[in-house]
Amino acid sequence: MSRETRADARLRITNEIMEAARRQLGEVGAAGLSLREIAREIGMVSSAVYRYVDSRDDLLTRLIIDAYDALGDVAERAASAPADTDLGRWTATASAIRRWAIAHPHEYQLLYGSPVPGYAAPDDTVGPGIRVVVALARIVGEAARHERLAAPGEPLGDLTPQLADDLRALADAVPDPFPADATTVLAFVVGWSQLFGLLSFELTNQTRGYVGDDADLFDAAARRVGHQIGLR
Amino acid sequence: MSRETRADARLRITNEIMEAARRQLGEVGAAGLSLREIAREIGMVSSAVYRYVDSRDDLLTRLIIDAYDALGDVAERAASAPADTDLGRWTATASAIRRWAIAHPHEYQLLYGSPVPGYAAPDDTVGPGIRVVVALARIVGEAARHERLAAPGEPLGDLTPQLADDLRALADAVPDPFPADATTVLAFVVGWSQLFGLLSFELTNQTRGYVGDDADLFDAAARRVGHQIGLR
DNA sequence: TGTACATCAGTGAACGCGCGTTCACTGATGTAC
DNA sequence: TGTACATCAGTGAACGCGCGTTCACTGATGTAC
Repeated sequence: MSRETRADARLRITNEIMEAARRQLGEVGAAGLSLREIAREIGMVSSAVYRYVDSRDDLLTRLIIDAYDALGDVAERAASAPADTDLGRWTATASAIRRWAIAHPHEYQLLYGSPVPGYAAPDDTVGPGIRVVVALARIVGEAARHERLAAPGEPLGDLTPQLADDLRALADAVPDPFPADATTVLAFVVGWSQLFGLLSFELTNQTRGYVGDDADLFDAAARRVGHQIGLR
Repeated sequence: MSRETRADARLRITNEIMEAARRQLGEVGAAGLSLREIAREIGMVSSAVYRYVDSRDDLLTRLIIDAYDALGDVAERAASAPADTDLGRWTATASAIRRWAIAHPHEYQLLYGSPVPGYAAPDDTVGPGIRVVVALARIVGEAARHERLAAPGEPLGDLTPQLADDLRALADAVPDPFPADATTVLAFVVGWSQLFGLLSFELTNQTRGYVGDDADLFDAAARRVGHQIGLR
């Protein structure tokens, strides 16, 4: 059995550090993340961690990027899986996002919960951060390009002109821009935030006891949102 | 000028402590809240704070209760103000909630953001905590009792029986129970979480730069939610 | 294949910091007679 | 109104703790010739 090469060891131990960090995230939250505790968990002296990580902030940044990428993978994979209908594709993607969040609640909180005191996310996190919303937008865009997008049900008719302009600009800003009127984009933005809002509610137990099966509630909400965007 | 009585001084200093705590909440978040720093801010020695507060956890609990009560006041006042229509009452209440959240972002995060590591909210927080959702439910309930609630637009038709039961039970559980079918209650629960989700998005800047005026977006979303619940 | 040197991983001690909480104390404010 | 005592607010020192980060070091792994 050949001895482990240095590069391999470096990879392995970096992974151990990240795993210990994620474990700790689950126990004390991002604000309580401690390099010394991580070192202890993997049986190293605290200063040794600095061979693998520049600083505590650097570690946080890596955790965030990894989490965004994991969630982005999940969303993109679900969004490009075969589906009978656009609405089915949408709800499947939403469900996949939810499942990841439920399986990784603390990483989800790291991304979408309260900001960590004293930490400012660097720009490297932006790219991975938008993958999930881009994956959702792509579903709508594709439906729109194939002219399968239903007209918005109730326009409500009183978007301010400024807001309507902003929303149309938003639809053009994503990769695969989709031709849609402002009300549709509003439904998308609002629906997008709704799904994340519902998830946050579920994760922080705000609906505790009200509803037996949160997954059913979420799926029903996702279907409703997709329908209102015009997906069928 | 008569000298300050002991009870008055106690009130005044307790207020000073709470204000300093809220100020600190805004700077370092709940996780970074420090009794020693509070003592410093109000020019006391750290141990003196213990004359007014049992422990750090006790202080957190008070902050939470105060914040819930402040938000509850705002929501209840808005919900009982004169309004031309049910939908107008609903959007006004939602706007009032948003304004409070924007004015007190860190208290809002304390209530609806990630949990504070190592802190478990005691039961005293439950009562104040539900005031805001009860205020919203009351608007729907009153409309329903006066038979001004429109039938749900798109039933989507496939709620699981279990979920439908849960939702109907929920409608009966609030004070002023309202007679509504499961789809309406679903719209309420989902809409409620949507408003909070949108607020969380706005506060953590997830929509940064997409939309010029977040208030317009929020109001449009609130109107849409209210409409879908059946308010007119 | 063997040797000389450079690179790197991990050690252990130390720095300076801030934290929550306790405790015996002093001196001022309130209360009972 | 005055005195004796009880209550309370605030002090300052101390306890024990954990943290991020630096630094000179040892010994093992890799590389060039």
